[in-house]
Amino acid sequence: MKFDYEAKYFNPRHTLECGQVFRFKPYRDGYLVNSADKLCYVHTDGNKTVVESGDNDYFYNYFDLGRDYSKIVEKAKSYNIPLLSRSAEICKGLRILNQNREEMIFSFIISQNNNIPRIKGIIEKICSGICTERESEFGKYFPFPTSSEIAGAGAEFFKSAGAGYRDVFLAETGARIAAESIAHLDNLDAEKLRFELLTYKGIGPKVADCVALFGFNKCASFPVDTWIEKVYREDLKGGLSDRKKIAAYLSGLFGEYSGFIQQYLFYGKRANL
DNA sequence: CTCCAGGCTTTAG
DNA sequence: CTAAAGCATGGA
Repeated sequence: MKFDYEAKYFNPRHTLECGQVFRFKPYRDGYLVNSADKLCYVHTDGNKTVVESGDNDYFYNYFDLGRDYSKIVEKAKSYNIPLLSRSAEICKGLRILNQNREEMIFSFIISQNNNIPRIKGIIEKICSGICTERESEFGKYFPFPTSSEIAGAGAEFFKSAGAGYRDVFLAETGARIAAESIAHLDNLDAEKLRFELLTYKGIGPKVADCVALFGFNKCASFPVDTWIEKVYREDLKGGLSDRKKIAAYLSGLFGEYSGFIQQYLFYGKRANL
């Protein structure tokens, strides 16, 4: 089955290549995207972006298509920050995903002090090393392991997959989630969710903000990594050095639009727009 | 060789 | 409480 959406505000490349998701690959004139055990093919055809999958509802929500992004883009431009205005104009079709929450936790534990190509490679090895391959109308693919499968794999496996010192974080957090699930995180407000996420081994302030934003739809989160720190220093002429304080400053400045603006800036800085 | 990548945990002050 | 050391890996 398939559905489409106005391409102006749904750009697959900008949505996928902005570092919020790691399991996707170019396919034909678009991308194949994995989330948990699901797969879709997304591509732009004329003025429509088309999503083909076995589950329309899941991917409609995944791509956040119930939200009007035109106001968000205008709000971003209203700050008159050159990099932000340029990025927002180019990234009008960048959507903040609603990803699988467990997958978010494990993926962003791997992301710490790491680079995107390597993160993608490690996750790919973990999926192919643990899960059995599945068939789809677009070819074979591997689902993401369940927490039980993560827990059963052991730290040595993650080491061999290239996770480095993060191996024990994955094993320990996997065991904990397998034992108690993450259902208790479902309906918390942003502040309580952040507090709870920080109790997992391998999740610090930045990863918690990413999980909250890309997994729990907490759009007032402003994750600060090395790239955002560069934006803060170079484009906003900021003088703070503590990332916690920088994050507090930026989320205060951009309020409920923080998550979207953070992605425009992250993409724009990395792409040197 | 050093520096860096969507930083965190642990330890010291 | 804050500051800094240590951490696996691979590409530039």
